[in-house]
Amino acid sequence: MDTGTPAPRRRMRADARRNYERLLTEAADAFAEHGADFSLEEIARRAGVANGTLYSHFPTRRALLEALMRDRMHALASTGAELLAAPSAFDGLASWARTAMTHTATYRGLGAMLMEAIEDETSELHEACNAVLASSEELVERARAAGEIRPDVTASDLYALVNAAAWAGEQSTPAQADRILTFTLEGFRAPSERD
Amino acid sequence: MDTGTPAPRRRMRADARRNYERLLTEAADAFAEHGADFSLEEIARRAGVANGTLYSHFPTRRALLEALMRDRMHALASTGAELLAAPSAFDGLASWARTAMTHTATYRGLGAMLMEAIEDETSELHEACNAVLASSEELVERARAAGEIRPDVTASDLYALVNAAAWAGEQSTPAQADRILTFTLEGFRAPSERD
DNA sequence: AAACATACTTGAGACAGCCTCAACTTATCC
DNA sequence: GGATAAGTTGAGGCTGTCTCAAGTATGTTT
Repeated sequence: MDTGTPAPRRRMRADARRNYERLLTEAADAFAEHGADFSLEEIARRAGVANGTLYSHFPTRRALLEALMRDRMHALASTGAELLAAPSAFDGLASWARTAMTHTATYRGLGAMLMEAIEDETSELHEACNAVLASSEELVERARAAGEIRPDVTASDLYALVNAAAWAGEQSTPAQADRILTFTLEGFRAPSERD
Repeated sequence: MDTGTPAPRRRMRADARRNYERLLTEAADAFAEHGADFSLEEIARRAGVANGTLYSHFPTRRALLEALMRDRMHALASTGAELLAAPSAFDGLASWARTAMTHTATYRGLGAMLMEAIEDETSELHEACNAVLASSEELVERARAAGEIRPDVTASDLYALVNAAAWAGEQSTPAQADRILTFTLEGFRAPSERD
């Protein structure tokens, strides 16, 4: 267990830490309300800081988003681990998918970044994404072993689906996202198991 | 049958028509290669025209994309009508979904615009989207009447799915888009009909 | 507690993209 | 071939990203 605040690498000067954290909270608010492509200048302004300061802490928009997501990503991986204990393998997987979709829906436009981070080795989020992927892999594996899903379903399919559904939700309504997710999970299910 | 080139409202001067068409072809190339958010200034430059000319023909990026898509959208609706004659209602629907997904994948970022156009009455594409939606509605209706899909699947679900899958393809690979589409179509299928 | 070293902040400025509009040019019609 | 409406131009205002030389605050050292 740590402080709850994503920590920069080493010791920081007190003023720097203040600014760093102020920037994170303002960014979180702004991204939540306006999407992940909100103006960085405006975020700096709201944090009461010059834009150069923002860029010195977060060289790219990606870096800022990454700092915001780090903890959440690991939490998501943990949730996956817990759901391995669910009575039904399929339900555990479905439940995880819903949680993951909500997670992606935190900021409009986040899904694209997560999908990118999987491929991009240089992304700080790469490792976190892999942890999430590994965790979902276990859920998929378990459901497959139990014969509850089609044998050709992969963790990548699940993750892509979750993000695609979240995207659909951004474009229309959360309810639509939910419908797509539900139908596709139904499609994952092994034919012999269907209701 | 018309000329094949999307036509502006009324008679145009010869030079204007030349520029209009040049802009369309350059935009089509640029969007196809770099996505639908490619620089409009650069498109004007490539068309050998001042940016003001581009804006006089196409007041917004949307207008430009709409001009590019008009014909294609109606072609998609026609394809839907033809597929109503497919031997299997489900296969007709599935086949249409694949065609529609390929269509959305024409330009990276196009799916978002199409989803927006459905809701937005002021969009020129609104009508075209409705035609597509109506066409897919018939396919869905037919499959439902034949008992080949779940009764709660709607045309909106189908369209959202198609666009979401295309989005997933943009983020990773076309193969991934295809997998998502396939699984979800499987999820649409009525339980009793499954293989 | 003063001075030092340096970590951090600042904001102007280079650059790119979007979009507008007053001045200019040109096709078309008579 | 002149009048006139239609079309074009490109500088300029705006917003946003990102950089860097100069300035400032902090923690440390004596």
